[in-house]
Amino acid sequence: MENIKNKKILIVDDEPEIRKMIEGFLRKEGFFRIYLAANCEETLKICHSIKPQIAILDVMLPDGDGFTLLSSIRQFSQMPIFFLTAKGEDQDRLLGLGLGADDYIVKPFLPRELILRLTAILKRVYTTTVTQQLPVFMVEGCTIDLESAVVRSNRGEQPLTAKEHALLLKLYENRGRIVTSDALCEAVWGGDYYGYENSLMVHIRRIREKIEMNPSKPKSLLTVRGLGYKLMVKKE
Amino acid sequence: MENIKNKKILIVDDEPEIRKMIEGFLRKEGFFRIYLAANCEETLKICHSIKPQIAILDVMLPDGDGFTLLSSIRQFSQMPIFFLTAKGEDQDRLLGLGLGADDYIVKPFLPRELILRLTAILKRVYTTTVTQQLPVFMVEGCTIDLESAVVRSNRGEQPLTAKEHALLLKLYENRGRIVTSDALCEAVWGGDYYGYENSLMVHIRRIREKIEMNPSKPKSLLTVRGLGYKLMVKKE
DNA sequence: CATAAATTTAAGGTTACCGTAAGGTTCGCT
DNA sequence: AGCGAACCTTACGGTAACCTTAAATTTATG
Repeated sequence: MENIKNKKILIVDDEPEIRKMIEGFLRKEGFFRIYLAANCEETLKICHSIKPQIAILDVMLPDGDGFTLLSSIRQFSQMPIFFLTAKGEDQDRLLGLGLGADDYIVKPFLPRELILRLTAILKRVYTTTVTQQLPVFMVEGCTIDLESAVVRSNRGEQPLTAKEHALLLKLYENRGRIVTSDALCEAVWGGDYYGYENSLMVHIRRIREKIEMNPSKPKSLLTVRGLGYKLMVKKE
Repeated sequence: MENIKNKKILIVDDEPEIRKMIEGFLRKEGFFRIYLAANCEETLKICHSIKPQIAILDVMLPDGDGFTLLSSIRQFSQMPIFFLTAKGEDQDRLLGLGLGADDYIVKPFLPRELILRLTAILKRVYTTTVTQQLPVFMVEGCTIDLESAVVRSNRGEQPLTAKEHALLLKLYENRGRIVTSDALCEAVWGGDYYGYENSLMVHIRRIREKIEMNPSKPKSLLTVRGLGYKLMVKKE
């Protein structure tokens, strides 16, 4: 999943030489799941059955143009689309209407250029999506899952509200360290946090009721009188 | 978590297709907290309630233009703003006013371009880790951690109070040098510290009870009779 | 538009920290 | 040694900072 080289790539062009040429370059680069189509009909069929991770579309096709094809694809998929266009061909339209394209390149082009842009898209779309996650961590007696915004402990699973989530995130980013009340307010209410000090306390209390055995004798979310609060997490 | 992908993004455009399109691309990139608005009114409401970390504003809106909207937002927030503008539209004004927009792009545009610029802004603005950097250092026999306001030694961990914390910070900033009682009082009580000399002594005593083996024969926090106090730290 | 959930406001209670004071000790000078 | 000044040490009461609960208000949801 992490490796972009095993992503499925669909190449759509009505000229067999062009298809072959692009396929060749991609294989040389290490891509191996390559599918070919010569027209819109085939393209849609393949997109439905194979579900490639990216498609390279020629703008001119025997049974329709790339823009209409793109709209059709967009009906059921958000997959990235890369356009091939001939010089002087309706580039305004490509940009204006076809705002759903991720990138395009003008024929003739350098293979290197195509590869670079293609892998750039794949990297952006498929590596970051997987990596981006909110922290899931443990404190004394329970697990705090900010990804799904729940607290799991032996007495079951409890959901976190938006503010609780934001507070815990800020506290976790500074785990083990003191976070001033000001910093916490800022994290939740933004720049103008004057007057929210009491709200903060109530939210802290709510969090404690969810993560602490005894909310009045906290072991994980500690008060540091005069300075702020501190979240103690387990090892890691 | 310094992850840019979990920043909240607001998209403002009156054309639903454009909104959907941008949203689609952002989601593909891994952004997931995306909010939409079609006019100024909605925008202000969302900015107040959701507090997004960045907004993408179309310059032309049904109930006002982007510039006025920007000024309204600037009344209460310094969040970065990204403008979408149609070709030939008021670009002089956009540039001339200088008005606090972080960047803009001319429609039609490639999503790639938008994504790149947007992430550039987010990185620039939000990776500046405001992680407060307080000293953690060692003295004879224990570690003083001002980040979490605790003293660790072989007899366990002891918390520091607010005043103790402030005093130790001032002393550490002048480690190895004499700090006058006046300077210490100033650091803790601010401008008018007259009458707190005895309090200072008591606090010094309490610190010594936490960091010294024998508080009455201090080795780290030394008295310099007639001048003040001096904190001796281990090399570093 | 009604209902539930989340958030804020408000008010009374609790406690840990801080300042004061009072008596003791050490230092430095004559 | 004797004396005063500077500093130490201990304990206690007041109070600001924080807790806790419930009710009021806002926001989300069907």
